[in-house]
Amino acid sequence: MGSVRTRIPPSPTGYLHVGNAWAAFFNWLFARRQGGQVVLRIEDTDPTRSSPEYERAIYEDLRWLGIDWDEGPDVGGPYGPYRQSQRAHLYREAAEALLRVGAAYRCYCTPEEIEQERRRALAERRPYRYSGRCRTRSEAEVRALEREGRRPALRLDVGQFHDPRWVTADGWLQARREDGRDRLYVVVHDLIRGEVAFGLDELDDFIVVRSDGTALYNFANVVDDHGMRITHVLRAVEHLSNTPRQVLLYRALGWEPPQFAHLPVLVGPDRRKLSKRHGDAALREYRDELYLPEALRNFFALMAWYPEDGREIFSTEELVQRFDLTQVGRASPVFDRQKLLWMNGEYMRRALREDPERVVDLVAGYLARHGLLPESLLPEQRAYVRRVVEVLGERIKEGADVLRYGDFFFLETPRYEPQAVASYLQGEQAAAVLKLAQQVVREVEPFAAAALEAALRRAAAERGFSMRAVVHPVRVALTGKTVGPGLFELMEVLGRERVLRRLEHAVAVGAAAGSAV
RNA sequence: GGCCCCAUCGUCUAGAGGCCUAGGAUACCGCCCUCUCAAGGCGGAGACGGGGAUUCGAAUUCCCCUGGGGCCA
Repeated sequence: MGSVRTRIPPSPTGYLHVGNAWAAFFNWLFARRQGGQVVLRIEDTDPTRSSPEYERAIYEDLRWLGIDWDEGPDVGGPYGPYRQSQRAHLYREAAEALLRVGAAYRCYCTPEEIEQERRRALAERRPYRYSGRCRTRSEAEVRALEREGRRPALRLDVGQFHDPRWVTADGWLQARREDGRDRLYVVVHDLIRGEVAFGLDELDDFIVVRSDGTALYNFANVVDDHGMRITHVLRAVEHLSNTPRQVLLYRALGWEPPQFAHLPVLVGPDRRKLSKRHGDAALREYRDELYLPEALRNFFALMAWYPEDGREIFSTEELVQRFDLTQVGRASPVFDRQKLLWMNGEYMRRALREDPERVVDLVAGYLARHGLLPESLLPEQRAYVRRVVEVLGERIKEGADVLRYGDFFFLETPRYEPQAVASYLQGEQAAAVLKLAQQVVREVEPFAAAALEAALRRAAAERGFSMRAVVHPVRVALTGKTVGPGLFELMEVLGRERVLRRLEHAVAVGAAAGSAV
């Protein structure tokens, strides 16, 4: 009994998509749980949309997420090649085998003819199925069609399966009594959904190889999964309806099909399949927004599966240990950004505790991407970012929070929010408070949070100001906003000179806003 | 059009006939803490899509309907 092998089959037509990343993660979890292998297969059969750049980006995104693979185009392996574009000869061989055993036949019908048949079926309100016309063409007919320049497609002869000898003990083809007659069913044994039966007579002779010689998705998949010794195919439900066709192909080729598990589809808030239209469908956008891979993994695990009642935070090791495919849910989960944000906050706080330098790197990178810092930092610049991160602390749940709470640390002059100015910088009292603060700031020693707080409290008490009445205007003067880190910590990081400059500038800002009203 | 899948609070879900006056988390709303925000603590509101059937008893089993999704394309 060979070990478990799963596959991750991305198309290099864009960046790794969140939905695919999630499915990839489940494939990875399952394989690791079983002590098996993960195979990465690049499905680049569409040359117009595939590119090596995207292929590299997918490796990068997958690795960033913490998903590794044992075989793939970049790492090699005994069952390659691992790019579909390099496997055409294998599809051709399999097609020839099908022809050789009489399981498939050449079809000379043109797309126009097929379309016509389909229209007629639709008009007569009956389900369209290919007529099977080409199954019985005479040699003379074929020669004539070839002379016309027609190139044949290859169709699987599904009729061959209407034969009791296929009904065997393993139960993939079952005869069921229905309305007094036997009907044959192709039965998919799905690890998540149980037995799903498809009437054999619902299936027509489907195309396996196009007239231009290229393999159809279903066919390439079967050849690849078998060739790569895949034992467990974990993929989205949208492939469930294709599975009976694939099972037929396995049988026609004399191969044992793998086990199937059809995962639900991740959907957006509108309950439609997650796509670019939802924005942030690319995994790397989350990376850019400072989402941590371990947070994503934990969050992904909780979509359609719960490791244990009551708990939500799990290390990846725990997830691997507990993963149980049979407990995976069948309904489509909505990808909930808010809960992800919460979870990222949990992991961000943990990172702050356990590896603050990592957070410093992330924040520095984020600031650089937003033009507030250069790409590479001088030691003192980095030290400054470290101080900012300390002061921002657990307020950072995602990248945007860095700017939301701390952009003023990196701006020459804060961006004054009009609402904050109107509320706290205008008027006589605000001006008086700012003057008072200037005085305190000029004199306080040392220029540190504790001393600042003590001095400002004392000064406020002497003048009969409440602490609130002092803190709010000063905060707006220094940061431009009403939210943010503790005032005294923030002053310490800013330093005496800048604080004084901003305090002074804020008096002018308040006056200008007042006169503009 | 045919076939297939799916259905518990807004969202992620627990629930596999009585433990359910349906539990947790998130989001939301209050209160507390507090220089604001965040975090934290406490509390609140909030769901079994509808109808039948089986059963002493159904969120849980079966059937139909409705709604969503997919495949053939």
